[in-house]
Amino acid sequence: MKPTSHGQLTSSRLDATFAALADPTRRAILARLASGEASVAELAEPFAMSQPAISKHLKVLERAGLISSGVDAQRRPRRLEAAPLAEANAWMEKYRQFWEANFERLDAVLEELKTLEATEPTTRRKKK
Amino acid sequence: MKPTSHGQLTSSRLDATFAALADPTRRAILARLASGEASVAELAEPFAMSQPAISKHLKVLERAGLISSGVDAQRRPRRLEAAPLAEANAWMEKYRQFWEANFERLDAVLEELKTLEATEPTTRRKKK
DNA sequence: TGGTTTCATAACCTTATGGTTATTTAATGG
DNA sequence: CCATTAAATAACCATAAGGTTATGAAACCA
Repeated sequence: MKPTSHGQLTSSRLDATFAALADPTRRAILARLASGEASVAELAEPFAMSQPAISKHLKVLERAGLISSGVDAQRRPRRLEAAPLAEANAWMEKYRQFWEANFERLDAVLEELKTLEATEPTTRRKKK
Repeated sequence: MKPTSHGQLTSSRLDATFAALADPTRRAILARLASGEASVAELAEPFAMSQPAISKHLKVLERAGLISSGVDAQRRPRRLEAAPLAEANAWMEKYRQFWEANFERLDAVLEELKTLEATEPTTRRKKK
């Protein structure tokens, strides 16, 4: 794919963060790291997946800045670096009103359904 | 890719949401829709991209539940359905302490740098 | 009716993603 | 030194993702 092209200049961090979070294995790895640093083998243990596959996932997380790597003998313990989540969270905050509104609207709809019957008999709106 | 396999049963919604958010074009589309519903042509206008490409992005957003489609003559106006962001936000909340802690730690580090010099002379930790 | 507008779909291409096995590198401990 | 352990890297494969152009379908309007 061509490099972004259309503008949206500084989005690559968010791209990487959201993309990293889009995989359940990687989210599980982050969950594990939330309870303390762990070696690659330890991180791989719960998964029916080869060690190199886990290493790839770790690389994705690392490139997104969500984890970092230490050195302990042959081990390369990973630890959580949740800072990029702050940016992702900031992005989501802009939409908070919408999903909160949606829940309110759902409540309203449920309330409406108790009291009122069919109002618009298959209204076919024309033009705008 | 095999179907998840390892567990994490109900993650596909989150997968779809985060994956949808991982593209700057799609985030820009959501931003546009935050100021009201819009036709496909209107959504496509800011981008140096063909209309089918935009339609594909819309399909991704739709499958993630982030937008929905209406009918108005030939137009198929899309509107924002931010509800899936609630789930994503809930997921991130679990890590809030970590990225907030990171900022606090950064503050602490900056504070430390003002007062103290080299403490650990190239400490090479052995074993655990 | 028939042309125009609006969008979706199909077919195709290229690159990215997620996995595999096999091999290499690095550091430890005897 | 050498065998072992831990993880990275390479090479490969199948499928998904993001784009293109060309075509089709549905609803309007003159």
